[in-house]
Amino acid sequence: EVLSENGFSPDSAENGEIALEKLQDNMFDLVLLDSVMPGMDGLETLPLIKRTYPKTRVIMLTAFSTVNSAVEAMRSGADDYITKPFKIDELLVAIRRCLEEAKFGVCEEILNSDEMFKCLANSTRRKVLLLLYRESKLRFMDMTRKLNIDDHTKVNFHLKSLKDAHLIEQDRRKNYQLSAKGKKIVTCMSAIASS
Amino acid sequence: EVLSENGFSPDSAENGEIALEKLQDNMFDLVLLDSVMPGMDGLETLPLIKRTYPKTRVIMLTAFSTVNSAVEAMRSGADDYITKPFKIDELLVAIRRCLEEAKFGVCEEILNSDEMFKCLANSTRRKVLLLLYRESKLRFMDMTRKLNIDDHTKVNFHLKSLKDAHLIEQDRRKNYQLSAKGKKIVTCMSAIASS
DNA sequence: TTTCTTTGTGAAGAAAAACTATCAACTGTG
DNA sequence: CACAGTTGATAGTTTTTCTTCACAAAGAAA
Repeated sequence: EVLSENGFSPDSAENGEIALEKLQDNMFDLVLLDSVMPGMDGLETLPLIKRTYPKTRVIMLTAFSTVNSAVEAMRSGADDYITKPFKIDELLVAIRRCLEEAKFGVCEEILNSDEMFKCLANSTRRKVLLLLYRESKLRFMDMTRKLNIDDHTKVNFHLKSLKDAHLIEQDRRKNYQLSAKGKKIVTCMSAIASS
Repeated sequence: EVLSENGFSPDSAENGEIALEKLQDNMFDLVLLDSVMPGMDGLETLPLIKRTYPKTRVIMLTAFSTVNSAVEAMRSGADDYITKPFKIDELLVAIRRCLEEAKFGVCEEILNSDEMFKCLANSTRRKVLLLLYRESKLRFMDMTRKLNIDDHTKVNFHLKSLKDAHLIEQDRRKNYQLSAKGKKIVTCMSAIASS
């Protein structure tokens, strides 16, 4: 209730398993993780979250301040922790600081991912991404035909560019397909375009 | 329940007002809109949804097939409608078709928004976007200083490029600020970078 | 009021980078 | 072997970016 009133869009989960499911479906900026939960508890869940979603921020909520659990939490990658009972304001401050730090980290990333943005600047390459999004796997010559480009070496040029930017990858049979990053890009491009 | 089992992540709202609130908070690809609801009903809600979120697809669910309401719904911009009672499969087919059409439309957009992607290809310009995201408003020379660029005409060059792509705009006092599109881009860039 | 400084904008040519076209070669498969 | 599929290297063309110059408008200083 407090979080909603303060401009956040929170969701809740009864235990670690449910939290991980929700993380899979939606994208969250921050996880408030209680160390005591029915089922999978916080200290178990933390490393699982951080392994799969390393960029998601996690604040641990520990019931009583035992040095042990705090140390363990930070070692497993918690970005901050708060001991219960806590004041609402403490929580809000911690959340805001945590998100602020994350935003800063993201800025770095955006400025440094030059290769990727250069790659997206070309419409042929964007078309390749969309094609691979729909067809998931394509061989070299099939791709050139679908793109309606008669000069296959030109296609090769762009594919190499996409490969260098790690947006696509090849399996042993030389099939081209989207990388994890590539898939995310297509989704984001869709979001941008459908403004 | 059926939707969840079929790979969707649905949410529900008891009436039109609540639906509009939820649309404001999260991004939905599709709305299943019942024409009969307590409070604001479907036919009232439809034009409101379409006016604010023109790209969001809407399928109307009408209790009995009156020609009138069907016609009215389609005219207000419903993308499809289904008459109750309906078979689960009918609904799933309609949903899938609707999303498929939307995806196709988005592809067009992505391929045509060349200017925007070209604009994002330059790291100076991305830095401008991030700067404006944080500071919200900046004058020309303040910007050049924050960017640590001594040649102000160079900054001007990039600002013009951003203006042409409608990612930034100026108010009467010549303050530069992010446009609505620009704001969305920054959010999407963050999502991409934090992979 | 004039002069000077800072701010803000545009445009043309030079430099750098990206893209295309052409040639050449290697790898599988029937 | 023949032949389509696949990749790389290079030189020429186009586009983007940078540099330089030019200029107008607003505000401060003389």
